[in-house]
Amino acid sequence: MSAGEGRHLAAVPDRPPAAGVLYVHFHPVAGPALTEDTYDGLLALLAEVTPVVQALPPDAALLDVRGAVRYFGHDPAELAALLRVRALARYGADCTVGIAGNPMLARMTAHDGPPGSVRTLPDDAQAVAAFLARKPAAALYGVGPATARTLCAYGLDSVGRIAEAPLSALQRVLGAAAGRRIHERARGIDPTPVTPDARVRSMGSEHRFGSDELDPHRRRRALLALADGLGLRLRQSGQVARGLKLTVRYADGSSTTRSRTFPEPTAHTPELTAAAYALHAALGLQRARVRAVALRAEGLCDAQLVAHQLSFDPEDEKARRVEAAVDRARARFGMAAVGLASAHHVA
DNA sequence: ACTTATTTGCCGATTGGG
DNA sequence: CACTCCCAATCGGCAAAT
Repeated sequence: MSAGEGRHLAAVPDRPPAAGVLYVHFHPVAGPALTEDTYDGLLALLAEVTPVVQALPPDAALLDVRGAVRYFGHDPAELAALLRVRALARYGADCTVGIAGNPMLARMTAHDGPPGSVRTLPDDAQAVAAFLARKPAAALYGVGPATARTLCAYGLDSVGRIAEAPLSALQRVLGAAAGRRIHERARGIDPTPVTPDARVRSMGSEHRFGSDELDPHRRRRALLALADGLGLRLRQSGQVARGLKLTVRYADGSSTTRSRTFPEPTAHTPELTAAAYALHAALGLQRARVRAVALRAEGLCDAQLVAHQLSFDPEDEKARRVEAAVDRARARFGMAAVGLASAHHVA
């Protein structure tokens, strides 16, 4: 933080320690939703100020403007105001901005008051402590109902109390990793950097049955549709998955998950489907009232980064050409254009 | 051959935005 | 508007593998 104070830039006056992280949350000023195109435009707008923009789809972003501040000769609040004006003028989108010393505090600052304004939390220990002290435990980012309940059971109902609690106590209650993180966050410490091009680590989808499903065949049918959609999404984004996870949700609200790692990362529907079927079969559900099934592709990585293992099976080659053709047809004519073509290739 | 440290796989639990 | 349900995505922790 103290690196590069830029004292050679005499134009920069004395000011409080830089609070250089912006959390920006866009609201459509009219209309129900922010379109994807508008969001892309807004991200581009943010990128005019700094390249360090982390998209938080569908309607928010984090910026690190510590570099931009010196370059533009404006402080973060002035940059935020500038961004607000531009977003409104170009896209009719209002935004709420929180400015603080790290991503967590920037988020909390943005959520701390009414929408449509810019709020700054000085990057100063006193100010941060005062800001956090009286917040309820659940206000800490990463603390949800379950953790808050656990903490409250030990009398730790405010962030201030949590900050005073010894690390060892928090770790005993929440576990080593979670305890350490809460301990830091309650003190306003969040080492998370603003990461441009933050890649997604998994993608998945779920199929909920109209009524609790008892028929394994129908469940397999749903899995095929999910695997097919997942494969398409993977291929469209140029990614491959290292593994697949199946989640089955039951009528009573409970759920079971099973996962499997592929011999080789893949985005092909037949492999995904085969894995989904295998996971489903391995569960051996008897007379289970299944409310929903979900598939998740995990360990995503760039398709070009994985070494391709050549297939010597002409059937595979053919299936992949068909798959590519189906992808193109769907891209051109819509999902309904071609049915679940892969059904024929799965044992 | 054995011990230990680190990674990978697996699965349930949790978060937070809609 | 509060509330609940929904659901994609990630995390924590344990065990097996390296």
